[in-house]
Amino acid sequence: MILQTQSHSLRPLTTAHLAQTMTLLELNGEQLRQKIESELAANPALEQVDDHHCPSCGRSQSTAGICPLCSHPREVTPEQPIIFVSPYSEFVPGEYRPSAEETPSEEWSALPEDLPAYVLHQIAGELAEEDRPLAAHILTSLDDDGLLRLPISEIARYHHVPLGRVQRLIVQIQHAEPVGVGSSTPQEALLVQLEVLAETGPVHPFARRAILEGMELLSRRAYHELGRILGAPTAEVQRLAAFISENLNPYPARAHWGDIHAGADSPHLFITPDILISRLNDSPNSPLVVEILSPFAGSLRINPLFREALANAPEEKIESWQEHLDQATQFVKCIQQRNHTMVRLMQIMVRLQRRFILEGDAYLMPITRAQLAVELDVHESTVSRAVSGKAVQLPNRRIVMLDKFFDRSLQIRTALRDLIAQEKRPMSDTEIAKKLLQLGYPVARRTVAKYRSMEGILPARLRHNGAKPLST
DNA sequence: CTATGGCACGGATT
DNA sequence: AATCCGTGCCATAG
Repeated sequence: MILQTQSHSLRPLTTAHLAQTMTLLELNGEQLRQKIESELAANPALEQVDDHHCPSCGRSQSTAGICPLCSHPREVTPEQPIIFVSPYSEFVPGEYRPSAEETPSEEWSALPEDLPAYVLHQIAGELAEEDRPLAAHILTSLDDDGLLRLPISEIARYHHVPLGRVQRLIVQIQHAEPVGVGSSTPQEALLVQLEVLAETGPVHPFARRAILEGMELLSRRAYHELGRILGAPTAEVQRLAAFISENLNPYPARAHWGDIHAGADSPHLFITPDILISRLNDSPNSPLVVEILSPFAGSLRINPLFREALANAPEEKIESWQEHLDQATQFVKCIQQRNHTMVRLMQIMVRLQRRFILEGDAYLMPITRAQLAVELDVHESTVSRAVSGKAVQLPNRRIVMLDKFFDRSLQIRTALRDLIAQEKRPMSDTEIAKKLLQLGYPVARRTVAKYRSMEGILPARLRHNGAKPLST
């Protein structure tokens, strides 16, 4: 009867548990990894065990003891996502997999690292020894966007090597992840990406020509004019533009584009997703697979040997050992709690934002963290912590921050973008506001202006011919 | 006079 | 309690 006061929930969480779970939630993959490592090093009671791997798909069978991918699908309808926690090492960055065999998983666990090192690691294998300094030179000369602004000839001259060799090297670099790095212009980067993309799937038929001949029109969103040049209807050009902005990125170092002008991503750092959403077997109409990447292989548990040792421990050590044990138990629980929370979070997230995940920005539901909190029956701040600083890789391979799932204005902003893309002549903000209202988005004129600038769209007057360069 | 961007306020969100 | 976001008002540019 004394214990009653503690908690109304089923979970026997002490406040200490709670506090630690909170902190763990807040960490993203990389930070969590460090945390676990230090904990592992400091606490002999803690032990990391390798789990069995599923013979057919190779995934960890960690918590449930069954393979989520091989055993679940039979019982699962396409609407029901498969959600599980999966060890980090299975993650293939960007899934472009330039040369799949050559990427030892330990390399990636060091992420995020800076861009030059990141790229260098990838190409190191196929790099001739004497090309290394050359590559290093090129990579360190990249700007924030991942583009090489230095003339190639200069590099060649500096190292006294033929131009062709530098060019070959650059081609190599361009094909590393992020595809297109080391190009000298956004245009070139797009072309390389297109080429790579074409190897794995269909690309838009006009894409190449549009980039080649109509780059400038493309960046101005002058779709009509572009259509004339390409000999395609404007509607087709819009589809093309959508294709390009979905799949290609003129600034390879930026994780996603669309908010090119926001410059929100921390420069130089590479974002490794903490969550991976894909389709089973990559085929459409199959269930979504949501993997919560856990930064360590296998699972953590209390070292049984330590427990034994504690039983007949020397008198003076008992206390400190017991403390270790408690700490370890709690830590393990907290990790599990964290995973559990993440899984539940993603379940709801996928249910609510299914269309957004599959079909793009336009279908983002305006959800607030608070709403999610009541569904999950956790405190709002818990949700807040859980979503902050985490990145998700969507089925279309774009990486977005988890906060984006809560962006209340994204839906309207894409509507606005479409509207402007389709406009015959530049519309004033007031007109746009009116159109948006018709579409069911009541927004004030002033707000339209704000959204416009967020999207990097020029005011009506300047939209007609004055081109604004894509850069900042 | 119209279209925009800046500043600031109030309500919602975190 | 701190912050973010949509809006209204006003100054300014065209």
